[in-house]
Amino acid sequence: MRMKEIPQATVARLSLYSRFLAQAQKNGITTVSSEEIARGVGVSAAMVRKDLSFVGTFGIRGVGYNVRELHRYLLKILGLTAPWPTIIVGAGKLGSALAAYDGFRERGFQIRAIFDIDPEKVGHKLNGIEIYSLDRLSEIIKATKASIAIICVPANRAQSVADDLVRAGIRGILNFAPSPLVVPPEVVLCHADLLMNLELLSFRLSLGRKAFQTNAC
Amino acid sequence: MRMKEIPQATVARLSLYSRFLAQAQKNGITTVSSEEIARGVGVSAAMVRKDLSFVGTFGIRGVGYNVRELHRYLLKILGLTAPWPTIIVGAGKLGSALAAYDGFRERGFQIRAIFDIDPEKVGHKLNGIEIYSLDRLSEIIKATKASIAIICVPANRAQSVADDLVRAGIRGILNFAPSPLVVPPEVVLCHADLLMNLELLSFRLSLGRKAFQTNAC
DNA sequence: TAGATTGTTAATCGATTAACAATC
DNA sequence: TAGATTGTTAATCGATTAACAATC
Repeated sequence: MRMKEIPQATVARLSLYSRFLAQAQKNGITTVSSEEIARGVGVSAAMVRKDLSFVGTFGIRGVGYNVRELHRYLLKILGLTAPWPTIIVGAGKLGSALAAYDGFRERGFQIRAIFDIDPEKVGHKLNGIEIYSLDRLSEIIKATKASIAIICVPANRAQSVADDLVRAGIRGILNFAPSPLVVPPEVVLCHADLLMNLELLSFRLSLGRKAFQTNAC
Repeated sequence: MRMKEIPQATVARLSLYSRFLAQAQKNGITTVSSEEIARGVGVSAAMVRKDLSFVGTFGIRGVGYNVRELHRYLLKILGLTAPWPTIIVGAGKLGSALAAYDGFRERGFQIRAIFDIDPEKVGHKLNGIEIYSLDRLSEIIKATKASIAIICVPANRAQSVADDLVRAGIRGILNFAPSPLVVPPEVVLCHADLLMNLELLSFRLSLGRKAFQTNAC
């Protein structure tokens, strides 16, 4: 008998809800309905209620949800109450881009170090963050207490980097390389693929005829 | 009675298969089995065969698939046989990052222009691509024949930018702003969210106890 | 009370897995 | 032929939708 686990898809949407609530709170709104949340993030109200039912029941029938309370609770569920020290491996175009992206910091993902094999890059700074040699991965991970790593190296280097990260004690990996990674079961792995989204677009644009295709993904 | 549509999830994997095949072809491999493709991209062999069955039957029982043939066919299905002129709206950290990312160009998404409201940025170049004022959106879209746009502006500006893009004749939009967009049915819309992946990681890292949770997403 | 909105159930829909006959 | 691997079917699993009783 399974505990009622929170479905993957639900967790993803909780992230959206929590950001919507952060905004609502900033705007001084104290109560929202599932309908309002739904409109705010682009899903159905039934979906919102179903998702929230996985994590608890804080709504008031006939009234809605307390913004402050729900927001605080979702952040807790998502593990966002304390900052996550994070590193980026690979100071190429993508790695540099992500290192400079403020969105991460705003939600508590603090980029503490960047790594690269290119000696030309090592020692320089990116957006105030130092670039280190890959040799020093273990040392710097320990020093920065980083628990999350973002991999932005070419596909053929990704597994070896992942191995190094695991050895150095990293607990979560977000992989931007288009290559499957094998990690021990205690390490959490997530895959991001920027190209995939564009290729989905491409597919649907070149479909032409099929008007019955939905237009969102 | 529905035509056998290709499921969303399948299209996403076709993108992976096609990149795997591109690599295999480069390495001079002429034949692959569903098992080899599966290992290469990190899914099951049954999944690969099922996915491919949606787009046709080119395998040879007892042998496998012809790399060259299958690769060519997948590119065609995905609409990647001709380049896609693309623009980026928003020259902030993320937009700049994406503009500089070579992965897009390699698969045929050619960034032709970047747009921003900041007069400080307008006129400068990013990775050889000129930054234009948002006022000139329509004009430049026409001049560059761009059909795809990537939105990298703050959430509160995203809908208005989307409206402008639609008016200017853009056919596909990849939205990086954490905000739902409304576009006419003939415009294809895709949503990308860098934070969501990190927050999924965060959730699973702070889960702790639940060891029965899978470790990939 | 009447109106509103939640939380939950059951029905539907879609995606994945496993198994195997077909066939190279 | 024997061995290998596809293409497809049926079974399973998971996610979404719709409807509504509960209740503020």
